[in-house]
Order: sequence, then C-alpha cells, then structure tokens
Amino acid sequence: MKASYEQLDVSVQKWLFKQGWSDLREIQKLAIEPILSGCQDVLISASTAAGKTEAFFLPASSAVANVKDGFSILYISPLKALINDQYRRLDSLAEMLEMDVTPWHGDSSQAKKKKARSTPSGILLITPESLESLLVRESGWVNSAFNSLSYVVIDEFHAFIGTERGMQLLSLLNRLEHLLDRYDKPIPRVALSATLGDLEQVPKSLRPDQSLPCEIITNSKSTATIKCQVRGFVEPASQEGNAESADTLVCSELYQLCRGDSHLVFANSRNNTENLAARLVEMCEENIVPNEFFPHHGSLSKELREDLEQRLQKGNLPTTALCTMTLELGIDIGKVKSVIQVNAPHSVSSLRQRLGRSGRRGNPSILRMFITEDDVTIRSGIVDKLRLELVQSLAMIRLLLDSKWFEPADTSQYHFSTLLHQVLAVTAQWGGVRADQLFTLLCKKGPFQNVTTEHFVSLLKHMGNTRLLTQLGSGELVLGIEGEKIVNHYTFYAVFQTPEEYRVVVGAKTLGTLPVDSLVLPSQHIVFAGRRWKVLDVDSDKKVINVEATKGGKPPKFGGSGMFTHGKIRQEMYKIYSQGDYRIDLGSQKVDFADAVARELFNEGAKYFKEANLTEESVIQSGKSVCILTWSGDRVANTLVAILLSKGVQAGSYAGVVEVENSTVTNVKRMLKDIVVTGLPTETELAEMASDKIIDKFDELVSPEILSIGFGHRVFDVKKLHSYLVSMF
DNA sequence: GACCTGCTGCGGGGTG
Repeated sequence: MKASYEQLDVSVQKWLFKQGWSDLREIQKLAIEPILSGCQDVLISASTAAGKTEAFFLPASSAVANVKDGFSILYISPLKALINDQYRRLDSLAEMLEMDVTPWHGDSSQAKKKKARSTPSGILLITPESLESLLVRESGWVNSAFNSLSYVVIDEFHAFIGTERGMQLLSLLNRLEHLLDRYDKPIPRVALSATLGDLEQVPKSLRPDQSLPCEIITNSKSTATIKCQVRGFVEPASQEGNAESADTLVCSELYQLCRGDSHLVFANSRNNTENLAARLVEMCEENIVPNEFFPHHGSLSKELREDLEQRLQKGNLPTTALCTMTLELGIDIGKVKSVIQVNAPHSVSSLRQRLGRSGRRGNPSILRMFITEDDVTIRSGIVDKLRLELVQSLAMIRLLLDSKWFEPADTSQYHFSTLLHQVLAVTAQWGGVRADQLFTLLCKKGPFQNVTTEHFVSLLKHMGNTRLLTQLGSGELVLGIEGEKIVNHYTFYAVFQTPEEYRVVVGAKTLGTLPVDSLVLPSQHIVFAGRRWKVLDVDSDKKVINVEATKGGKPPKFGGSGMFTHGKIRQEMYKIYSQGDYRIDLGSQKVDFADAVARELFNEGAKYFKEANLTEESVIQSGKSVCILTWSGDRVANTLVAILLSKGVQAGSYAGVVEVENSTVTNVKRMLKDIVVTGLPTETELAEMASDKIIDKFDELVSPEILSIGFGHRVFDVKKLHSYLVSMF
C-alpha cells in the first residue's frame, strides 16, 4: 500500500499498523485521492462488507485531523442501528486521532448531545430526521457548529434514491449549504452504496445541480460463483385424496434443507414469514429437536430482532431466519450458507440484495426459489394456465444472472408531499420567507427540479387557503395556525407515512407491534413471533393487544400497498414463452436451473401460450371474460383499466393481465380501437377520476390539482399504452 | 397484491 498509504495522516497510518492490516482493499486505495482533494463528490459503490466505510473515513479523517473547532464530518444514515454500529467501529480510530464522535438520533443519550452542543467537534453521526429538527429549531447553532464542515457522507445511499426520504435528505443538504453560505465552495458529498443499477445516473441523484464533479469508485472484480435453482410445487385442486398441500411440502423441504446450518428464507410478507416460522417451530417440537427457526421482520420488538441478529452473527448455532427485507439491508449478520426465496420476489434488485447475503469465503452464493402453482382445473384462469408466477420468477433470474439487469431507481416523480413538508420546514427555519425564495431554494437550486412555477403557485395558494401559511403585508410568508400545529408536533420531522400500530403483549412481555388496518377481535387467534396466540382483549386507547399462547389459529392480516412490476420483466417473460425455453446460454451450452416439477409447470404454461397463439394475439377469450396481455409494466395495465372503467366497462388487472368481464374479443378489440381513434386521456385526467389519491404523508394537504398531477405521473403511463394499442392495429 | 425507516421536550419514577 505504498504511495496511497503515505498520503494518509500519520495517526491514521499508526492506526492501520495497529489493526494489523497488511494492505488496503482496492476501493480503499482508489478513494484516497479524490476524497483528500476535497473538491469533488465521490460515489463508492461496492457490496456489503467490502470496506466502504473505511474507504471514506481513512482519508476524510486524515484531511481534518488538525481541525478542532466545529464538526468536520457529517455522516448521515437511514437507520439508528447503523449509527450505533458506526459509533462503535469509529471508536479506536477517533481515539488515535483525538477526534470526537457524536451519535445523534432520537434514542441517543442527552448527555452526548449536550456536550456536542456546547463544544461541537469532529464527526457527527445523524439521521435525516434529526438533522431536520436541528435546522428547523436551532439553525443559528447549526450555522456556527458546522462552520468548518469539510465532508458530508451518506451511508446506504441506494436506500434514499427516488424516495420521499431521499428528497428530504437532498433538500436538507442544499439548505445546509445555503445556510453556511457555501454555494461557491460546495461541501463534498460522499455516497456509500451497495451496487446500483445505473451508476452513471447516480451523481445527478447525489447533487441535482451538478455544481461539483463526481468520481465513481467500484470494486471491479466480482468473480463469485452463483448456484441457482427454481423448485416447483403444486397445490392440489382438492384436499381429498393423498395429495399433500404445497405449504406442507414447502415446509418439509425447508426443514430438511436448512437444519444444521444457517440460511435466510425470504417469504415476501410478514404474514407468510410468521406462518412458515410457526410451522417449522412446530416441526422441531414434534421431532423433539432444538428449534433453529426464527422470524425476523419490522413488527417484531427490537430485542427479539437483535437476539436473532446476534445469534446469526456469532455463527456458533445453526440458525435459519424467516425474514422480510429487514435482513436485506446493511445490518452485520455475516454470510449464510444459502438464501431461499419462497414465492416470486417483488423486484430483481431486491432479489440481488438477498442473493448477496449468501456466499461464505471460498464458497458459492446459493439461491433457491420455491414457487407454488395451483393445479389447473376447468375453473382456472389464464394466470394459472400460463403459470405466470413461475415464469416471472424464471424471467427475474435470467435478468439478474444473464442480462445483469435490475430496476433503476425512479427519479422522475414530483414528490409534492415532501415539497409541502419542505415549504413548512424552511418557513419555520427562517421565520418568514418570500415565495420566490422558497422556489429558488427548493426547486431551482434544490432537488425538486421537476416542479414548475405553476405547480408551485398552486401548492402555495392552497397552503394559504388552508391556513398552513399566512402572507404578511410585506408579502413575506409565515406559518399559519394550522402550519404551526403541524410543525410544532414531534411527528413533523419524518416525511414518510406510517400506519397505526398496536403492541402485542403476553403477560408483561411485549412481543412486538402489529400495524392494524384489519379488525383484531377478542378470542381471535393470531400468529405472531413464530407462535400461535389467542387474543384476550384489545385496548384501543393504549393501543395494546393482550394475548395468551395457544395451538392452532388464523394469521393476522398485515397491511401495506403494492409497488409496480417493471415492464422489462414482462418483456423477458414474453421472450421466454415465445422461445419456449427459459434456460441461460453459457457458451455453447444451455444451463437449466429448474427442477423437474418446475420444468413440468413451465412446459404446461408454454404449451398454453402456444395453443392460445399468444405470440401473435394479445386479446383472448377466457370463459366469459376477455384478457388483454400487454406484456408491459403495471403502470400500462393500470392505465388501460382506468380508461375502460371511465367508459363504464367492468375491468381489473392481475399480474399485468387486464381482464374485461362479460365481453367478447371482437367487442374488446373494437373498444380498444375506439380508444386510439378518439384519443387517450392524459395521466392527470385519469387521476382526477380516481377516488383515493392519498399515498404519502402530506398528500391530503396538497392542492387537488397538483395531487392529481403527482398521482397520475406515478400510477399511469399513457405513452406506453398508446404505443401498445397502436402496435395492435 | 409488500416491505422498511424516524421524530420533541418534559415529567415522573427508579437507581447508584
């Protein structure tokens, strides 16, 4: 590590020596110069456990080693848990450099905050929400405490891109640069991230106005081998006979496959996760062996989650976690033997993250997918006959392994809800502000660059009418009565929406929280934390559900609204059907990654595709209904359904297939032609007809006009539908 | 037909 090593501060070199590191990793060497230069942004993109954090902190702490007054490095994390991790990890390096490190979030100690308030110095580790509260409430102090700020570093940057929280974060950073008067000498931003879909696009997401150049650093070698298999399961049409239900087969496979080593099983929903865990725990009990199966998801208490995380990280006991995306993120749990995905995943990018959790040193990453299809009967619809879930899974694996494609972040949205939040936050921070100043700060210089002056005027006027803002005689805007109420409540600082949650309690012990959007009644049975419980009573004032242990029971309904399947996946499915082959080309060979049942299921689906002539035809009769297969993303299907509904036609969509009830192919084709001839409505017009457009936290405060614009852009895609319809005729 | 994340200031009670 000659040359690069010597550019680091002597104390940092000492620290490296003390760690016994023989050499720096590739990305760590590559990051030294661009970070030391202090005049450019840097994107460090590498997989988990590749040493990204050190790649930033070694050169950055070198550069500020002699700065004592004020914070020099601002580290921003999406998770409190990650801040606590980093605080521990930075301990010895900071000690060597005699540098302060302050963890600052809702649960961190008041004493540490108090000390940092009086003598700000070194590294500040913070969440976007806590940074927001500092700007709104103590901007004067922020101005002096950050006066010598040299770096902003954002951990898990991929978790922010294209989200409400990401827009808030970018706005916060812009407001900070504005407050510190650093527009002509911007503070370098460093983003640490898992590998991202379209790296070239990321710098624009890191600094929308591109006032600093951005260097991209990735680890080039990815020689890890991957083993992958799709297993099919068939749910029998009737419970009679000897056929075992698919769930039973899935569970016994999991039991045999997982016992004795550590694995992660992703089952998409908390509900599924709980059900699988409950059955596997019971199987251990029946066989009188120690339990190795545990659930892990966001509704479980911190204690239960941490116990499991520690058990996985220690690695001395075989442990299988039945989990949701909580174990997809950066939490340090070490690598597992294999990853099993039960049912089709929701996106290729999350499949990729999950796969990255397996692959121990010197061993391949192993991914298995368990896909269940219903036995086809006379009553089966086209979705079953085509084996759509299985083929979607095959397509996703091909895209991931063969095309190396995964969904890019969507940066085209307006985010009006978060824009409204930022208008309130800036008004509170400044006390009074002119409309043109707000527009410049948030939209022209800030991250809301898709928003026009017309949108902004509509938003502000409505905020005035609803008393969120008040205009003074001077023209300045200040918070109105309603605005004060919102800003002064502690829930103001987060920009994302959360459902109401009940605590599930047994005796004196809290098992976790359950988001309640379906009724939970006394004596009802629920599955939670991998066990079955009977509800004793529900206290709606204290938001507590008291339960006792029991056998048997029906699972609770967990809430949530869906996301969209990308059009690229549907196109890959069409390709697979058309070719009648899903295998991956490897040189002159074709690699089959399906087991016998999955292969048989695929053949059934491909046969149906061929018989129905779906290569040529995309509108077909299915019983009394007509199905339209556009082989495009869910936005296109949504658009078509909305248009049909507006014409009084009964229509719906499932898995990208639009179904028109009680009709004929001739009829539907005539309707589709009519739609093209008379012209398609705009996305906004379609949105205006939708009854419920409230998705994000502050949507209900946004003016109806721009709410429709934002909703329409998010949910519909008229242009793609148009090109599909035109291609038909 | 899904998942995840975060926030204040203050008062009361317990512990060292």
